[in-house]
Amino acid sequence: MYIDNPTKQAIVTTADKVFERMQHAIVEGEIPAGSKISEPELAKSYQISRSTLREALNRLEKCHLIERKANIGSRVVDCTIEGLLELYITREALEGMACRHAAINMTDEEISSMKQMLVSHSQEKALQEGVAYYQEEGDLDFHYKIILGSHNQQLINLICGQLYHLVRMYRFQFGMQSARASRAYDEHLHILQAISDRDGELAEILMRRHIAASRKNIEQKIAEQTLKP
Amino acid sequence: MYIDNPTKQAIVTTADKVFERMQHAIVEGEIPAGSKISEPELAKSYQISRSTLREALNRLEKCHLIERKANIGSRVVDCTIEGLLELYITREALEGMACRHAAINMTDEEISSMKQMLVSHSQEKALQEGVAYYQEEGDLDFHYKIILGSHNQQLINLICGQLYHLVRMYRFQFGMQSARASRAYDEHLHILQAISDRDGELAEILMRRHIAASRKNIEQKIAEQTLKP
DNA sequence: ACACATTAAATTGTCGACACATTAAAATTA
DNA sequence: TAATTTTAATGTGTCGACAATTTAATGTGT
Repeated sequence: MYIDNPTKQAIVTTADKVFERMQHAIVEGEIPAGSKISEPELAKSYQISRSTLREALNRLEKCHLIERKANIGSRVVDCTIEGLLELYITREALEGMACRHAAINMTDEEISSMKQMLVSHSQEKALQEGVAYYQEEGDLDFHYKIILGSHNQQLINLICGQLYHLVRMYRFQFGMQSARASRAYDEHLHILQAISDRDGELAEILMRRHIAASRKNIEQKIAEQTLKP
Repeated sequence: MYIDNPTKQAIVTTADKVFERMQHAIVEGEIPAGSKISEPELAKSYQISRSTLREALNRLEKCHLIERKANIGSRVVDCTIEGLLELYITREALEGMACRHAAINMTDEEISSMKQMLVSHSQEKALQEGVAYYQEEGDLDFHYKIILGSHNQQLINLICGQLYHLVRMYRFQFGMQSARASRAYDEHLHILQAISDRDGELAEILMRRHIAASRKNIEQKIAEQTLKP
């Protein structure tokens, strides 16, 4: 099951389709990170004109999946540790604020819907192969709903429309499954409780801790891998 | 004197030039907020082909100055009070975090350079017509330098490369000069002191208060205007 | 006169070709 | 042989034209 981006607009034009295909291809590493993009080659590969391809490239640039330089060309972003940590810092700031406003702006229906979601997640998590599903889809699902719950269009566009494609890319490329799954689940529960209590200040603090803990967990794993590869 | 965006890349192609012209035209209201953009008309006006214009439109969309819908067209964003408040919320989150990391990552040279800048600002402010210059350029200059001082490329791109064009647009369209100028200057001093003390936590708190105060000031002015126009 | 269907005009999306810049290869010179 | 200049090739930027869609105008029926 694939979690759709809630900000995704309808796919009508062929440039839209190509954009989607390339987005998946880049996120999942089919088009390697850091590789240069040849417009004539890709256009032929997708059987479209260069104009249409360039339209798709522009949207990929919008969500920071490729970088373009004038008269030089496009290049898929490369996944560096520094970039990953910077992304987490940014998420901590934005999602923390989104969580604060979710506590203010979410409707009671939205909140109870999220509670149900967490319950079903916990069941699937207990029943099935443990951490995999929750870590991948469930976590993103939870964060998406919080961000949408802020009812702040600016935050929603920035995080869901731009940053989260990068987040998914890093997850794929670095393969982040960790022992933090069950702890992350507990943290989600506490965050939702703060929102349910309409305690925006606490909700922001907890969300920031949640993301910071995830970042520190990654930093630690990187450090371990660096010592004994 | 015009404060250049530090993230601005070299202007080489004609699409770059058109992008810059349109950016100014939109920010300063020459192309009215909320108006629809006719591609054939504008292309003829700038004496370029539609392809080149569309390239420029794509970049305008990247910094949230226009919105596009498939098969419908482009439209300049309109400046609403809700949009302005959302923008301030986002700035509070991002610049707060940037300020925290500026306290960690700025070099001693960068910090002393900023201190000098504030001194010269205070002199110009005392000498000249009071609040105008400082409110417009000096404030942006200060915030830019803090963001750059975070040394976080993700934050820098998001804030300077995208959000700040919108910030400038709102300043122009809503004409925000206020009695907060001298107080804002004092707040800048305190923020820089926290950075100089390498106190990231305090630096973030002060920056968030600084932006939140500005937001509340606007909310109050809006409320007054609504009561007795 | 109003609602709806049909046609016409205008606008956006896509295409292929050409102009220009960059990079790679070949040739010239020290 | 190594470095530098010339030349060829590849790739990006820009253009004008056609196809597909949306919007405006016209016409028809009740």
